[in-house]
Amino acid sequence: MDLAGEFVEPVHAPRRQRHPGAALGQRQGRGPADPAAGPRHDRHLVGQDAHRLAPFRASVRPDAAPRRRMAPAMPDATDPARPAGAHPLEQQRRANRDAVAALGADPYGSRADGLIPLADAARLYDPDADAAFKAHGQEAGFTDPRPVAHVAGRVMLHRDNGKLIWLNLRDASGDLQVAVSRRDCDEAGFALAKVCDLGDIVVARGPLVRTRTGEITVWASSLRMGAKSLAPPPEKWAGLADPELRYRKRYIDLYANPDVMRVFRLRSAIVARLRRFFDERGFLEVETPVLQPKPGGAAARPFWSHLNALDMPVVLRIATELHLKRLLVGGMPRVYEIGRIFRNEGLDRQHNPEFTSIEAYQAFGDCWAMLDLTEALLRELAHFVAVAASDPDTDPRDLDPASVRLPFGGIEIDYGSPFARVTYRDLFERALGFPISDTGRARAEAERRGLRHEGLADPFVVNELFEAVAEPTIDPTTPTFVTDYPSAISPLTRPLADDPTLAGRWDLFVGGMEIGTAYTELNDPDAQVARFTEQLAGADEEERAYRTLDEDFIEALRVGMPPAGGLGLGVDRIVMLLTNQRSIRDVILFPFMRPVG
RNA sequence: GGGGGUGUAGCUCAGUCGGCAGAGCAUCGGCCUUUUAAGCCGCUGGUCGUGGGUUCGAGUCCCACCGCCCCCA
Repeated sequence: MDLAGEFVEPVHAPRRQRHPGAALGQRQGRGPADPAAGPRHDRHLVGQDAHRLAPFRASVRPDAAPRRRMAPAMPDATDPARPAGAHPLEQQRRANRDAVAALGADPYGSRADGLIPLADAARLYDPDADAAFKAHGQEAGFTDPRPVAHVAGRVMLHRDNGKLIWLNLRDASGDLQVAVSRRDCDEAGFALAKVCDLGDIVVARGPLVRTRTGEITVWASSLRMGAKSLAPPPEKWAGLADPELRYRKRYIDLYANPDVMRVFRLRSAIVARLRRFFDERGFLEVETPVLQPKPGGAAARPFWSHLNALDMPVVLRIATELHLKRLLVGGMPRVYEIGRIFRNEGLDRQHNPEFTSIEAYQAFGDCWAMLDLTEALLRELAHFVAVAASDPDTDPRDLDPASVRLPFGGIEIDYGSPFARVTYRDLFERALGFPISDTGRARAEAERRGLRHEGLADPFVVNELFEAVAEPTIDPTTPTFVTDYPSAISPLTRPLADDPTLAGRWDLFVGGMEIGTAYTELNDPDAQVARFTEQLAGADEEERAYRTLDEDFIEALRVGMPPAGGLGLGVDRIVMLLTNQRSIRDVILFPFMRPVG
């Protein structure tokens, strides 16, 4: 749409061409299309004033006006409401907006109190009252016993039967039919129903009835405009299907595809539940810096920015880890943070440049304490989702958390049974078929498979193989903890007491995705410095560029951090699993998209 | 990085062997007071992703580029 283009004269003819007052829509004004034009409400005030002077003027007779062909739109640079470059469908809608204004109504609505969700309105229906009204409604002195609903929604379907117009509205709770009858609705409401377009937001009030075909319906006594939609909506049956358009135009996707609304409402509920889980266990929710002088807490390429006030480079955080541990040093015994993490790496079905993690730290815990916590958390969340998805008539108590299974793609994941555990070494040797200690063979294998190996220390070469070959062999239907990672690739982790080459660490895999990791945190400052240094030596040149030693974090460890278990989980991936979405873009409202053009 | 698919009206999609650019929905006009993707009648609406090439003629064939999706690494 080219808002900067030339303008055309108003289309004098509103839809149906029945309203001589439509010419009132012709007016001068400076609208949002002109950014230099001062307060953007100016032109709307015209409509509002008209509303105040003559609200829903009674002289408008929707079906009594002369019918005549109006002139087609002509270019006119004086009216910003008619961008010449606008699509004809939009120009028509602008004309229809003017038709609404000509009725004396504000096309952009106003405050409405006492609105209830459409699904709640449908539940208000009272069959006895409906029957009583049908039997006695015409009798003198009869008081209408039917419950009245006041609702708002977007017009999804519009069926004009002449003197009776059917609208199907949609809001976040669902759909509901509204009937606008010439006989029973006020004149302004009926006139509006005649000129409203698919996609408009309207406000309706009226008693609840059941139609001949059995559909619960608001039989409107009044109908008002909530907001005019200038954009043609997607096809009413097939909807918006193009995945790219869905992500770019999420505001359309959300109302056009109810399942999308369901997923994001569920995501919100899952995150609330997640928060409650940690709150109940004495974890304090905190917020730590997103802007940092140096990246830390993970091995990932950061986004760089610049702080003008101090004329210094800054990065967006790649983890919350190092600050949360500082809080353990300060004396907070249990902390967690749900927050946005930024990693300057690839985009695919499992990766968005910004994503949400939860990290939790527990003083005097270890990775095994975090393992129990994580297993309990996922089982609880899965149970919660299973209950939410179950038949409303099912008693939630009948859904045993120990038998919860949820679909994911073509498989079903078992969250009820105890999660599986396998050591890093066993998984490697089972998948590769040679001892993990045979680093010569590992290098040859990495070479053969075209994996990164040159300039990498042995444990990193082994890990490349592990990720490429061993991880995919994990049963996706069984949540699996991989334990006993090599210390050499776990720089923030305390070694196991009985084997210092192994780290107190696990990674959790579910549905073929890595969804989290936990450490027995390293709290010896000298050992920490040694591990960082050692890892830097093993890193390739590119990694060294963004791996840095955080001196202040070391200083915190010198002050003394209690032994601790630390946990990090990918919230987006957990939501993917629980809502059965195969792409991270389907659980992030506004995933990163390449700019158009 | 490699392979496959895809891009046509606002939306969802057809388009045969290279021969006038199509359908449904939406829009616009007419009719209709119980419809259910309402129905009936009539009319609109196109940079066939972009740029080259072959050809009398290209949505279609060839080349390059761009975007998106899937698989593999």
